[in-house]
Amino acid sequence: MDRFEQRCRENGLKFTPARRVVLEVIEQATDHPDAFEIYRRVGRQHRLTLSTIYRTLNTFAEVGVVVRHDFGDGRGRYEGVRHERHDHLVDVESGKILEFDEAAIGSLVKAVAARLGYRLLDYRLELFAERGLSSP
Amino acid sequence: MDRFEQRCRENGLKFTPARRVVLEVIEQATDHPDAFEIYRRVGRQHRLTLSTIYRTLNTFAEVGVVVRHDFGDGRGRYEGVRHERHDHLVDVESGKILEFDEAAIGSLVKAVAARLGYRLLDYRLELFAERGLSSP
DNA sequence: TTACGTGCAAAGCGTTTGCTTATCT
DNA sequence: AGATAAGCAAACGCTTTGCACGTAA
Repeated sequence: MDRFEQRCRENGLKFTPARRVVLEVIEQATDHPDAFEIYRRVGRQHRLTLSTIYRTLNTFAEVGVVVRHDFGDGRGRYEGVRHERHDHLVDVESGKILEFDEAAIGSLVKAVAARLGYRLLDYRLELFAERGLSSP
Repeated sequence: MDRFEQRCRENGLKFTPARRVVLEVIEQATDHPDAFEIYRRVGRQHRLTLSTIYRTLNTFAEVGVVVRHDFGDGRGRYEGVRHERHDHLVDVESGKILEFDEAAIGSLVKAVAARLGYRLLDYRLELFAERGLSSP
């Protein structure tokens, strides 16, 4: 909470109820909701508009409080930033999203960028998979 | 050409001029054009509509002739399928897309999926990087 | 000839924006 | 008070769709 307030002040942002509420929803989320789902979770008692949700999410993303993911289904999915990096596996049957962290990938990918003469800023890795024993 | 005609027939698709033209554009492309860019490249002499472009691209994607990529800029980018798998590096300054192939990533990722109890169907990896010497 | 493809125009969907009013500092 | 945020409604960009006509098989 205070860490959020701090973040806001650091960036000259106002500390509004709307932002607090959206942030709470995001912090409580264990999944990867889209903007409309966040809007739903905020509920009507707060009277937030969908446009406010979007603006807030964009602001948060700029400030680095949330990350916007794109799992290929058209809409953006949001997630509060956490300490550890992680990637996602999409269960194509249920749509469920699993998270994983494989340190080896990071270094591998960084090396690839370097080999091409680039400095890696970020990368996106998503696995699409189905439940079951492995076999091609 | 004949390989395309063959693909069409295999899947009960008609062998129309529109499809031929779109396929030609895609085969000649060395980059990753979006639907509108393909529309532009087709040119007006063929009188193809943008909706036809989209429908054709979707059909091709189903049949496995093209792949649709999503580099995070909203629109889909298309590419003819090629034999070898490859991933992309996006130069965030110029928007240029580089391709690379790192076999190690494939196996790593497959192992990750397996560890989570899944069978890997596909994965998406995109690097965002800027030119320059590497350094954190 | 008949099923499939195309043009055209309109709708769909997620997201953004202009403007006015409300609110934080 | 002054700057920033929220509400609202309208627009936007990409993509899809319904329907009538056209064309490959």
